[in-house]
Amino acid sequence: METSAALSIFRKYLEQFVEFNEAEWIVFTQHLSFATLKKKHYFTEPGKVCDKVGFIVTGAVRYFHMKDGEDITGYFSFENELVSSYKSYLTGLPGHTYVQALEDTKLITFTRRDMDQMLANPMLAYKMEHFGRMVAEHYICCYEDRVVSFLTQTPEQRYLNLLSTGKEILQRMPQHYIAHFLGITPVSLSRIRKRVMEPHLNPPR
Amino acid sequence: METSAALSIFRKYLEQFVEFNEAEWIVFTQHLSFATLKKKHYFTEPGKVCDKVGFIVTGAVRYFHMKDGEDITGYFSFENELVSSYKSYLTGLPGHTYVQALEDTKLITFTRRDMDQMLANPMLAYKMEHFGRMVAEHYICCYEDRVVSFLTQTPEQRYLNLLSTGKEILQRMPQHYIAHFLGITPVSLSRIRKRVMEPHLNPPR
DNA sequence: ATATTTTCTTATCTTTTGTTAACGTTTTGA
DNA sequence: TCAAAACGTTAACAAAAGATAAGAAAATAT
Repeated sequence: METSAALSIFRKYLEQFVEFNEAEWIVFTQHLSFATLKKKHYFTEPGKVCDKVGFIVTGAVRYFHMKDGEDITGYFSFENELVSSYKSYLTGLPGHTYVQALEDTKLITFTRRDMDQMLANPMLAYKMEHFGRMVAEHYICCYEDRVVSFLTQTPEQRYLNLLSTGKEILQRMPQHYIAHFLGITPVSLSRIRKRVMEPHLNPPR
Repeated sequence: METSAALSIFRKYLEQFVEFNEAEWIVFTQHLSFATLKKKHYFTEPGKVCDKVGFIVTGAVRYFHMKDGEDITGYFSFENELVSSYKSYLTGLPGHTYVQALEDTKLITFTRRDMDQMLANPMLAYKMEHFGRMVAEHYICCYEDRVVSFLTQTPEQRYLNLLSTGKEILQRMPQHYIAHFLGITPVSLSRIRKRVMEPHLNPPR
């Protein structure tokens, strides 16, 4: 895909947060870069400051943490979504999260430095503040749902919920990633799937 | 406490996000209200749109959900913190969360309508966009930590972590609220506390 | 094409958590 | 002040999840 098509997809995506006029768009795009991340390569790693945000044109990434030598997948991003180690990006401090390409992934990126320049540019400052606010508010809503699901739902309920809403994750991700995303082990998810798929075998109450 | 002292505390609090000059502060404060929430009364309830944000001058609140007739406490806010049912406030849709005063609580509040007016007021718009962005980014960082704790830590580890960082919650909240906040039952937390307090009784490995 | 790795399931055993109930204590409210 | 409600612990049992290992199937890489 050539860059102009990717840019117009990005512009369309951004419209849910902010609309740029032509002059603004020209300046904004001057701060963008194109990047390719080969499968299994890292967008960011623990100990490094994640100084950029990416928009996934094609491909997919997963977020994970290392715990006792095991990697725990926490989230995924797909085409037409943003990717970053948000806390690290926002605070400027080293992160704790791996963000890894699951396939060859094409990205449009901007750095924190670019964003700060735009925020300091009178022509763009107001729109970038608005953009940042809208994106952050969007993620707050996502996070709120996710935290509530951990507090109020069992792993089985979270899996059933994913069945009804998480088509893309279910279709494209190996099951052990999904298990950790749900907060359980792969073995446990396998058992839950068995329970759920064969409810007629369960004892009546 | 008289209102002017409360206002200057609020102003001090806000400085971590945005600094107002005198003219701006005067206009901003014209959009603020003072409210008292008696113990056990609700700041917001499920089914209602939470159309306001509060700043807790004195008191404390808890956030909870009803699940199968039981209430599940998910979070707390104390003096010098904001309170809202954020997703509802941000989307304008009815929420699913109870926010209840745990003590008589004094608040400074502004409504979504006030915020929208300020965002539409050229004198304040830029600062309010910035304010909104900074607050939202702050909460994203909090949420990210919380989600990661559910993915990578056992309930016992989350409790130990709370022991080292959550003085205020531990001192002021009944234990069964803390249990649900950690994602477990009160009985389970009681057992964890016993394990943790008597490690010498555990079998050596 | 085939050897290797990854993925998923299943089994076994252990640990933890949930559920329910009982009991004593503390707090609350009328 | 006193009855009622709320709170924390413990016990007993059931259910679920974690840990480990083994084996088969699928995907991947060379």
